[in-house]
Amino acid sequence: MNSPTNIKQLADLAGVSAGTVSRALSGSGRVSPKTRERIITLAQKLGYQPNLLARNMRMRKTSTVGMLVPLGHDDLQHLSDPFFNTMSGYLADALADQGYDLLLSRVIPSDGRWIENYARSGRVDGVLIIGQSNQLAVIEATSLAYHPMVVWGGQVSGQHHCSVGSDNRAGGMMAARHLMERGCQRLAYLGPVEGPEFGARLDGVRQALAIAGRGEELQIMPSHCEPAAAYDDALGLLRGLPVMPDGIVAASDVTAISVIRALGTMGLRVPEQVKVVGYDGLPLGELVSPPLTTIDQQLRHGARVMVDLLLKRMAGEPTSSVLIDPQLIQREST
Amino acid sequence: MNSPTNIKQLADLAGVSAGTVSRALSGSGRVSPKTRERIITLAQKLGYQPNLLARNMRMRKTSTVGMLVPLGHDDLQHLSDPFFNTMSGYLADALADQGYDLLLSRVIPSDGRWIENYARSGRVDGVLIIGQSNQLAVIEATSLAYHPMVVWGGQVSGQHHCSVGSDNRAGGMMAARHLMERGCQRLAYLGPVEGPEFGARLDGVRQALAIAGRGEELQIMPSHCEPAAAYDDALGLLRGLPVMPDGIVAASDVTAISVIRALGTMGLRVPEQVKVVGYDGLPLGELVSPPLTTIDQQLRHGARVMVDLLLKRMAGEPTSSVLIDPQLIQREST
DNA sequence: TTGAAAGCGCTACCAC
DNA sequence: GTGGTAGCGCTTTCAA
Repeated sequence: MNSPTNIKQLADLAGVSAGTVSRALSGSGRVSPKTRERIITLAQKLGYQPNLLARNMRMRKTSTVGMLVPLGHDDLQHLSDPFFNTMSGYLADALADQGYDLLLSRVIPSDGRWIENYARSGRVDGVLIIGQSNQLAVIEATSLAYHPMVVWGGQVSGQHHCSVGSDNRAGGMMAARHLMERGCQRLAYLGPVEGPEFGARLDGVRQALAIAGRGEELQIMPSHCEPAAAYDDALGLLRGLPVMPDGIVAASDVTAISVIRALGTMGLRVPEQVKVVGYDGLPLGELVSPPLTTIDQQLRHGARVMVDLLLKRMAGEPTSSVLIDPQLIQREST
Repeated sequence: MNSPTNIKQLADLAGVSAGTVSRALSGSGRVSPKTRERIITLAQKLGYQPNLLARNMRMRKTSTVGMLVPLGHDDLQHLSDPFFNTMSGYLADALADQGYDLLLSRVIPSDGRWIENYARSGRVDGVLIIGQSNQLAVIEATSLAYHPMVVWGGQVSGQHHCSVGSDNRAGGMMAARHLMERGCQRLAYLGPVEGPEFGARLDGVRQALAIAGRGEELQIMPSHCEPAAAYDDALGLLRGLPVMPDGIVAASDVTAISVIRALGTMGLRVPEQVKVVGYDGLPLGELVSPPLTTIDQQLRHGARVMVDLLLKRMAGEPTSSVLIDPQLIQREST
């Protein structure tokens, strides 16, 4: 009993035309209840599965959204990074609730049209970009002509593209202020110092210190964001410091975890001797010991917002960018 | 300057036929070098992007693989679980290296045909199933008629479907043996006790103890595997124990982390008072403090194996299931 | 209410 | 080496 592979076969078996089967199965269009019933039953019995590619092509709609991660200069293993994983999980959940699938593609930023080429390939109804990396110019240019696109990342003034992200400057300030409130005297920042997101976090830290009249005292340890090398990086940076800080703002949760490990290696206890605050609010921050104090970007919520905005844009509605209020989650690393 | 939306438009602009453009762009078929060059240049200049849906439909090949997670009875948020995240990241990486994209779908196991319906929708060239959950019967039945499918999970004797997974029994034995070697006197197991994977791990633990002539002494704490409730679960289970173990085999890394936290809450130090070994070898196990001793399933390698096997099966070649040797990674929790 | 036919954009076959 | 044409499986007119 082989299943019919196309609608015509099923139609022949049912003694009707292909069009009638299509109308019966899709529920749209007028079909007599009797034939409809008969066709549906037959389809079920024979295990007929419509070819979705053909349907998608004809209807110009795929119920699929692509997620793209611009990888900038680093090498290409980032899809296993905890941040992207967490994000893709939340996005997949949020999309699934709306009847959409998530297509994970690794596209290498080549020319200035890589996003648009991908988006216009017909395989996806819209595109979610996670992180601007060094592709801000391409993203901005693309957004002028291609609308069903939402970007996770920082907001730059006057931008045309629709973005969702936390207020990185405010988050940086919260982190620094929290450490000062906890009595830290010598603050440090460890992480990337450039880019729309990390740069703003660092600015926030600086600003909080400046407001407190302690603008001079921040030690900055610039690092790349490669998870594999993060621990070694942190250890090297901390050892190279002239004076050991007692409060560290890490640029991300993954970084914070590496920092805590490096401090442990150096024989320093967290939070007693050094306090560390992370950034992101990844679930794994709750699992580690000590559980991580962090600036929560509310990624689960953020993912839902991204999906909502994207669906609106796919429907042709206008949207504004959304700035998510970061929230301090105090746990035991501070 | 609007990009041509189909091959015919581009062909008209180039003064050739659609077929010629197709041959020129795809590189297959004979085209004079001169016209080929001209067409490629023009396409690039105009930003022509072929419609991949149409191509896929015509060629009956999508260069996309679907990843399905049977969700069994639990609710539907599992795509954000660290294990699935890690796995999907590795799979996406391995697939990308072979020119494939990963389609993440949340399909709810309804009837016995949910896998086959998905697979035969034309959207994917093959299917990867992560975890058998309670869908072993459906998987096994599907594998009889649908071949491009590879499953991550335990191996059951006489199975027809192609699976990749670690030797869970051996892994369980390794964990127990390691704890005994480290001098533990009172062993316990915490985690799910049923299912093709967890059940085998527990069996392995039992067997190692039996071989050592200490078959009686294992305390078993059956728990579900919901990450959200894992910590509370662990705390409750540990508090309910008549006698505190000094060595715990956790069913997964996520569970192990919760166990360590719960022990901390109870004022017990790891590894001095209680040693804990996890299972999975997730990267996050290295990040936590203390870094986790674990039975490494070598997921990155496993993902590559799954992809290799799937590609073979997609090409019609026969494959055998693969049992991955688990490896003990000793870190600082034991 | 139903059937026939056109067409989505592409590739492959067969002529020339 | 190139053009015309058929056809992938579906939905959606337009007639009957």
